[in-house]
Amino acid sequence: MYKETVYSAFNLLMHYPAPSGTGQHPQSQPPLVSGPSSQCPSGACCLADQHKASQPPHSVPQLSPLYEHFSNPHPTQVPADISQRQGVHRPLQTPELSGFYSLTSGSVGQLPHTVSWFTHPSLVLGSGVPGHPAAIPHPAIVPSSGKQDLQPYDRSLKTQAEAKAEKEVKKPTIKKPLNAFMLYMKEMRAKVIAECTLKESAAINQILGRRWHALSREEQAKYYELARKERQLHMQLYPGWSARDNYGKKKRRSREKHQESTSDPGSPKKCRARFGLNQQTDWCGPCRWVVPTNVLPLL
DNA sequence: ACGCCTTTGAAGTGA
DNA sequence: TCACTTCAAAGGCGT
Repeated sequence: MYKETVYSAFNLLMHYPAPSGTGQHPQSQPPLVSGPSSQCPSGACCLADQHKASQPPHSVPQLSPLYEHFSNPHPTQVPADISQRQGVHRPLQTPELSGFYSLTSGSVGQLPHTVSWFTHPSLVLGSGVPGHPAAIPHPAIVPSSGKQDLQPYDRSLKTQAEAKAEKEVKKPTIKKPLNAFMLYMKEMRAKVIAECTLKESAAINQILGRRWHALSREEQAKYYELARKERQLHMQLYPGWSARDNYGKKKRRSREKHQESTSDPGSPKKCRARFGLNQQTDWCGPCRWVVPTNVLPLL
């Protein structure tokens, strides 16, 4: 069911007819035709992509908000225990980074022991003290299990010990810094949603993936540079942090299930990677993917 | 309530 | 060194 939906969305975007049945060879499908669709009445996303190559690159992306200056009027120090627990240091003193972060104390939402020192207004997550951006946590720090922790206190019948144990488990998690594509997605998602009236992230991400590839090297370089700074900043804020810290925190239904899903035809890129096909490949039988050469630049 | 989907890239893991 | 795995974001959907 889901795959049909995705195929459907993707076909609307790429003008590929969905592979119906298992034996049908997609190369026999009708040629690419552009035009409005039910999900994209204006055809904006399709047309935008189709004409992308002949269009000048979209407007220069704004610098990541992370790197915009935001001055905190009331900087304070992080209590020693918090600093130690989070691997947090005093405000960065390098000329490049000072001012991006400043320290302030305060409790935030379900994180009563978390000191919020990240102050950038556009990277707000969760609720802080209204009107005071200084009470907003660094976006990389979230409760360990996201959605659930944002819910009100669980009033179910639990012993104090159980509640305490649960609290212990739900220590905030320091998230990975965003890579170049993630930064690009974050910035462009709203535009794509507006253009295509799509809401499903999976479909939107497919569009964004293709648009990412359609970007010029210079355009992409900006995001790579931002991502590099993000990592640099992240390293300075959390010196002891490792991506390994978050390994296994996402519960997967089963390894077998996951492998099955990843072996599913997800994209031409994955397909080519899995089967060792090169960019010139126009058809990948195992994955049911057609990669017409005239579309390759967009993939 | 929470995992899956989907994308790319960075980083971890194991051979 | 290489291939493979996990996780970053997002929100609808399915279990």
